[in-house]
Amino acid sequence: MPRRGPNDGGEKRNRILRAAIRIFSQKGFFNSKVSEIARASGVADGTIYLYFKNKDDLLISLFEEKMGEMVADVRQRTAAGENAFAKLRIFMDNHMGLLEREAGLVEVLMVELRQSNKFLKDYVPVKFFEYLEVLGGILEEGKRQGIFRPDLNVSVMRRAIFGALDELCLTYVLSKKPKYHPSVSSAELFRVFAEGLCVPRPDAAGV
Amino acid sequence: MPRRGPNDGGEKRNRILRAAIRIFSQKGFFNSKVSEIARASGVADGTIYLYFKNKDDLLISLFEEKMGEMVADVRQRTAAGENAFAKLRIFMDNHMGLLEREAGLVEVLMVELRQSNKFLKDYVPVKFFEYLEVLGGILEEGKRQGIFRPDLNVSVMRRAIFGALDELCLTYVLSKKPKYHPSVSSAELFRVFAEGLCVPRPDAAGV
DNA sequence: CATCGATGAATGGCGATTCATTCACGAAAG
DNA sequence: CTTTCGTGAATGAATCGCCATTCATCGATG
Repeated sequence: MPRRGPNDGGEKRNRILRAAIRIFSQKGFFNSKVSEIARASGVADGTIYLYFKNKDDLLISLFEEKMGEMVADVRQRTAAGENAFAKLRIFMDNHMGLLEREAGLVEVLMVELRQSNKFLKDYVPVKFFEYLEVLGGILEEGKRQGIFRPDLNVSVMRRAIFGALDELCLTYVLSKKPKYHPSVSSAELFRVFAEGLCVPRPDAAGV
Repeated sequence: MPRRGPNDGGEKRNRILRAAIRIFSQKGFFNSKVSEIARASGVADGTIYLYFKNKDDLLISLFEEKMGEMVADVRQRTAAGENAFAKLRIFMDNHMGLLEREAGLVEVLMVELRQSNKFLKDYVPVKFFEYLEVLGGILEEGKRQGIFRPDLNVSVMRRAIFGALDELCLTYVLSKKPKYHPSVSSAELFRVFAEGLCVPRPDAAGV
């Protein structure tokens, strides 16, 4: 095993994070042993504690860093959309698309994040809120542009849309034999949401 | 402490289940100790094992029994709706209404159920699927009645609607100071979904 | 040789589960 | 009516395995 010098430029830390995603996504946080993650990332048990304070900290770091990347990514992608309508579509496609690019990550973020609020007494999922805000921003923009109903309750609907996407992702993640491609779900969801979200004028329904 | 004869008619078992809901909802399944549940239900640690095989079995029993009640209840309530449109509204209102009637239960079912699929290797949440099927049935009915788009993808949209409701519930459960009443969310969600779900004819938008 | 990342065996505590014992009650006997 | 058993629910202290975390030690590097 070659030695790459002190601190590796974070490469070892990343190996650990990647392994943690794999293990956590397979068995859940509480059923994952630190020693398994160590084995999976090819380091010693103790090494993990050189990079992370403890097991909780490993999970939280994973949340913040990976969610941070997701937020930066989705911001960039949605910015390319012509208007709020197109941006919403991009947002949805991107979210469902994560399933193919990072199935394990989606699973960890969505399943474990949900209860982390409770069991990590004072952890606030900052990056997750940012993700929601991206979605909320699109809705707000749509209202300003006259594309979405002016009386839309953004704080309710951004949650609702996220929840729908999240549940669809979960369905894929938990079923071994998916019926269709994630993009089918995303397209269907967009169609239904959009035609409800739009100001009800016959011409506003086109993509 | 008076003795009520053997087997109580299940009253002790119910005390345990109720306490488990309280404890699980507060701290999550993995952070809850069996001894806490025992204390909270006023029985000895060992007594729990007279009624349940083990800690996992306690959670699963809780799922199946309480979800079973929810399913029976929502079936009955939605049956009263004039048509699929009204039934969907009832379904949504009922779901959000659970927050007031059984906040703890909602929290356990929704947060823990999500990961139970993974960590309980062979548990299939039968009753949960039934709940989804009630929703799916409403959508199907709506298609037949010509109220919902004939090309609606029911298996996608029933998940999406459930996910939206679930996420909205979660928001309430996790925030100490909710901005508005659950019924506000339910009304908003219904409005947005319905006007997208309906066959796009100007007259179909009324409740 | 001093430094420091890495190691992995050992530790310590926690908590699910067990089981020997207690207790309350009804039945049977006197 | 009182006493004596037998039964099975209930108890809770003790057990036992597990696993996060530590730390004495190693060896590469400069």
